[in-house]
This record gives sequence, structure tokens and C-alpha cells, in this order.
Amino acid sequence: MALTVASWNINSVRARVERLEAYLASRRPDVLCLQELKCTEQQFPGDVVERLGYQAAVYGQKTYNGVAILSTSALQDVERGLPLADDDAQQARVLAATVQGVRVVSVYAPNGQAVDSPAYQEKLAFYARLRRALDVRYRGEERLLLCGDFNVAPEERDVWDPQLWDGQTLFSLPERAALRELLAFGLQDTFRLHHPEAGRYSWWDYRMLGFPKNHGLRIDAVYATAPLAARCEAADIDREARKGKLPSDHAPVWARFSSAPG
DNA sequence: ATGGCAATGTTTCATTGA
Repeated sequence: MALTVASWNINSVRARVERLEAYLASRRPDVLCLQELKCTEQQFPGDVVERLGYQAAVYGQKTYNGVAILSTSALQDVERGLPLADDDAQQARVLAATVQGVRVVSVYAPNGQAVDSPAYQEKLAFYARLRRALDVRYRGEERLLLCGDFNVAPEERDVWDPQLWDGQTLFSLPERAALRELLAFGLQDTFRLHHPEAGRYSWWDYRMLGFPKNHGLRIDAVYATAPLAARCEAADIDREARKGKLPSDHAPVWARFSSAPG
């Protein structure tokens, strides 16, 4: 039995319940990590996902942020936030749970606003805390997935106009270095295991015909430790979900893993 | 076709996102 894990910044789960239902019903991922719920746990449409055969772990807050993990099988050892990080107490950005022996983390990294803003420094600090949390909690030999909106395009091929984006938030060198430092824990980009090409994005600006012109960035990912990367049969971006009326500005990303003995 | 910002709440504008 293969395991398909998807991740989607849904940009308000209440505003897009119908799209969530359609995605779960048509794609049927075993696991779906969500970001930017923009609601509290009480406001999360738990009955809707339950009807579709999913159980949900939800870490929400009013108006901003909010992450969840949906799964067709049992969610175990749910952990909210980062260990030993009081700074994150006010922001629901990280949620972990174990599914079929795989530790799954749903991550919503800070946007960072402008490079000269305090929010940008907080973004870098978030990355440093996340890396430390991995060091505290996990080992690179474990089956671990970091799924989410990382708000950093790793390389030029992940950006529609690298010259325009040069030095801008989401593509500036310090945050790309922070992402590299996170991945140096022992994580691989599942999309790049199967797709070396440029021009494949997970986010498009609502403004200026971003999507029709394919003016996007690849800032959402499923990052996997070596034992899972070795079992990654396929990975892609569900660009279809960005089409039509009232889409999220992000498309879901996913990776499929063959069942590994041991 | 895939379409010209969108969601939230502080609500008729401000804030945030990326």
C-alpha cells in the first residue's frame, strides 16, 4: 500500500470548504496537510472532512495562520507548535502527527513581509527554531516529512522572473540560506526528485494575471528524510486546483511513497 | 481557457499575505 501525502495552503478553510471537499473526494490523498486555516479549532469544518472519511488534527487561531493534518488512518502523538519555543505560543504554524509510522509535520513559515522589516527577522528566527526543533525531536534516519508553505523559493528555477525577484522577500539570499540550513538536517525536496524543470510553481499572485501568465513561485513543498525519499515514486503540483472561481492562491503539492519494509 | 486581489474583522477601511 502506497502512501500519498499532500499539502495545501488553502487561504481560509471556511471560505473554501467546497474546494476542500472536491479535492479530498477527487484526489483522495491518504494525508493532507493544510495551512492558513484562518480559523479556530471550533470553527474548523470537522464534520465535512469526517463525512469524507478523514480524521483531523487541528491547531488553529483567530484570523491568521492555523495548520491541520487530515488523514484516512489514525493520527497519533499529535504535537502542537515547536518544543521549547515560547515565541511561537501566539502563532499556530507547526503541527505534527504520526500516520502509519511516518512522522508528518504541517508547516506554515512566516511570510516575512519586506526584507527590512521586523517580520523578516522573525522569519529567519522561525527557521532557526524549526531546525533546532528537528535536532531535538528527530533523527535523519527516521521517516519524517515536512509538508507546507515554506514561503521561500529555493532556487532560480523555482521563480518566474529571478531577476525581478532578486533580493525580494521569498527569494532573498538569507532566507534561502535559512531554508538550506533546515534541509541540511537531512531532508530532500520530493518534487525535485522527479521534476528538474523550471517553470513549475505552487503559488501565483492574485493580481496582474499571475496565474494565467504563470507568474509564480514554488514555495510549497513536501520535504522527506532519506528513508522516505528513497521510496518516493512520484511527486507533483495539483495546478488544476488553482483554476476556476475563488481559488486559493496556492496549489496543493503532493508526494507518493511506496510501502517500505521496516 | 486558467482571467485582471482576497479574507478577515478592526467592517464601508485597515491589515496581512507573498
